[in-house]
Amino acid sequence: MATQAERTAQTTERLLDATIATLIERGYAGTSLPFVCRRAEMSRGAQQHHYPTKESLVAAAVRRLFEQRLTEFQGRLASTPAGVLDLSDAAEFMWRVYTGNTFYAWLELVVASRTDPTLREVIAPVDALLVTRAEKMCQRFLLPFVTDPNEVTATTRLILSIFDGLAMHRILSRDDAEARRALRIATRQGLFTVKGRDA
Amino acid sequence: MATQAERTAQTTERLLDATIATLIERGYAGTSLPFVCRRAEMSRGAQQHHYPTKESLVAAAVRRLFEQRLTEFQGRLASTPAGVLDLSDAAEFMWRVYTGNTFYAWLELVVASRTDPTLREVIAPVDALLVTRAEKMCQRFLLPFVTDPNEVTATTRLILSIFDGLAMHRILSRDDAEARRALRIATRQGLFTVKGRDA
DNA sequence: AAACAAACAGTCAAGACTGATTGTTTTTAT
DNA sequence: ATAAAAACAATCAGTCTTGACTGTTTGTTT
Repeated sequence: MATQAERTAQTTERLLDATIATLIERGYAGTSLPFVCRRAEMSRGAQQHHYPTKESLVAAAVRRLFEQRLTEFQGRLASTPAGVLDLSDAAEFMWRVYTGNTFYAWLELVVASRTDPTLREVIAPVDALLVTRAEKMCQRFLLPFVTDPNEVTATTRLILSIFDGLAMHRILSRDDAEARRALRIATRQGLFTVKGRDA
Repeated sequence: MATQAERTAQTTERLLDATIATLIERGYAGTSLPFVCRRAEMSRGAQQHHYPTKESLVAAAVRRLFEQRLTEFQGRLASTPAGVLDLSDAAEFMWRVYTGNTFYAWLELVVASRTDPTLREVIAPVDALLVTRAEKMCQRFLLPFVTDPNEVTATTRLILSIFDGLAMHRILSRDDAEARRALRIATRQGLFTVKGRDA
């Protein structure tokens, strides 16, 4: 019926989605191959065929997750003209992205990569790419008047760190109102703007 | 020779230190009981006697780690008179704390607790206590003129999130200079101060 | 010093995971 | 139509972990 290319695409997609879902639900350590295969309703052999080792499966999942996160980040900002951006609105949008699940899947990978060199080699360059894209967005919307590249990079890192940190805290304290208050303080203090512009 | 209380104290200390060291070196998933025992140069039986289950060992390690982190946080600020605090100095101190190992041990526990309810029950209250202490310090040094408790809480969370986030990024990109630039931007933007005070 | 309790040592059984192997079905190319 | 290749299925061997169990040493109490 289906061509082989289609079958492959469908199977690998199911497999990668199951991997990411498991990452979210059970964490990196809990993401075992038998469990992922059960979730994807697929035999171990099928998985073995497409991804011979766990490492190769995870590597592919990292790339897929990267695309998902990037899409989420760009979801709202892509259609916004450069320079015209309501700040608290943007913060609200970003917060919604960060309270989604892809952040936690990414977090699992990053934290696991700290003590797993091979995973680190896979995720580090992809993360760097994600940060670069974030920088470009920041440059376009938040920091159009800043010319020093170092400044842009550092400010982007600060902004990402705030969201990462707040989302991390959300693991233990699910108080969204407080996180929003923290974000309001950050925007009010003009953190997301530099020299000559304000919220 | 040694009294039993001393023996117990020494053994549990060795065990908990080995647990924390393993947490740092191999992550939560890699912290197996045989490995911890080898590291502590101790038999499985000894560990079994003092901490019958893995959960009980980890719970004790959490409490010990809490004390270590709290000590680090207070290390410099305790001797500083309230109100007189050089801001970039304080940020530098905090950054040194966060680039230490206890943060990463804590990170492992927090991230693992996301998908491990029993661990979460152990670490959530301890983390809440840590945040409360941080709030008190912030109130004393950074926000003495702020009266709204919500404001203090939210600002503290923002500050902690920045350090948490920056330290997390450090896992993949070890560029300390950039992190320091980000911190400088945060302080320069008056993020760590509220109304009426500046850096 | 004798009896008791705590601390410590070593081993085992059940279960889980990864990578490998062998066999079966489905698609493709000649 | 048929051989080759890709996709899929099922099972196995080896290693690891946790909790449990039995025995030994060390400290305490009376």
